[in-house]
Amino acid sequence: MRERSPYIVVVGPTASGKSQLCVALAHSMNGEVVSADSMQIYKELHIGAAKLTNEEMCGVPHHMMDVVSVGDSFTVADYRDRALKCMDEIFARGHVPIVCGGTGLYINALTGKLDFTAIQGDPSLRSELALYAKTEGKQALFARLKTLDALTASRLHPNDQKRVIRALEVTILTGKPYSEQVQSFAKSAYADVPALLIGLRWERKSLELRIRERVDSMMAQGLLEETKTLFTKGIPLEHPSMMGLGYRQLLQYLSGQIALKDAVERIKVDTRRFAKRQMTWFSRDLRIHWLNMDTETDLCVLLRSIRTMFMELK
RNA sequence: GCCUUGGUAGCUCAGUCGGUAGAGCAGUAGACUGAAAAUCUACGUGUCGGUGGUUCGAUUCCGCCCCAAGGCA
Repeated sequence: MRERSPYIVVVGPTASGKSQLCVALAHSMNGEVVSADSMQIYKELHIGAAKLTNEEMCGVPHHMMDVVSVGDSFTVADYRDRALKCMDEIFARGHVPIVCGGTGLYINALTGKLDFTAIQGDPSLRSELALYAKTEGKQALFARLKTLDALTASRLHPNDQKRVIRALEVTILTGKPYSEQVQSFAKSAYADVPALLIGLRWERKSLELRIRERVDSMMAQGLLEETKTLFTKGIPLEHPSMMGLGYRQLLQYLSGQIALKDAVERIKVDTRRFAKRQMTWFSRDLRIHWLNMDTETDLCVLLRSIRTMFMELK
């Protein structure tokens, strides 16, 4: 892990106002934004990924957006490598990186001491293991993990197939238990890094309202048209880029599975649940300084308090 | 006005041959190391529409009333 100068990280659930705040923050302190968002990665995703328009970016450079195409594969490790490189370049320019995003795993990959193993995903092994689970049962797959790596098995649920498969994958490919190669988040995530982590928090009801309004506004901006364009590309619906909130539900509508009205309602419900999961994730990161957005409505006051905290960190 | 079918969890409904009830979805809480907007876990008391009757006991059977949908006028 390389040495780093101080930088800022802004996290929070979807629709909490991170992007706008980061632009203002970057403006006021010579910063550049580094997105930490698993959907903004994709070039062809705009409205549903809630990317700011060029106009809204107000000339502030944004990184880690539009880096791969929707058909490409992309992993946390890819994110970490490329984002760290971006941050190095920003520091070299004498600017401050402002990491902005709601993908908790990406945030941890960047700010924590996440030691990824050298083992990349092996699609053929994965599908082989998935087939095994399908024919022999999830319990049988889990039993294999139990014999190879009892420690990891003890913290995973047999039904959590993705994690069971990943653990088996690493263990089989290296011949060493997965648990010897990774630490749990609890031990690693609070590493002492020179970052100021800011979290944006809303009352539940306020966030729900913001989510509803944002989905309606996305539809008004042409989310359906954007999804139709994706639909014609014929990318497998299981591809991560097709699983994004908004796209997933509208693709179901376009393939005749549900009514448009229900799809839009579904987007709102699923987005709310996602926001809840994000809050669960971030709430255990004790480094985060939470700002209550319901009460702190003055942008200038917000920016000033963040800058003050950042100066104290330095 | 008459007939029919319904009224059970926030929603859609199942069920109780009379011993006060349970699924899916929603909701709440949590987990999370190379798919993460993904994936996974735990959590189920509600005047069983109202009221009177029969009964040891009624959400269940009977009467009346209210509400909804459909049909006949």
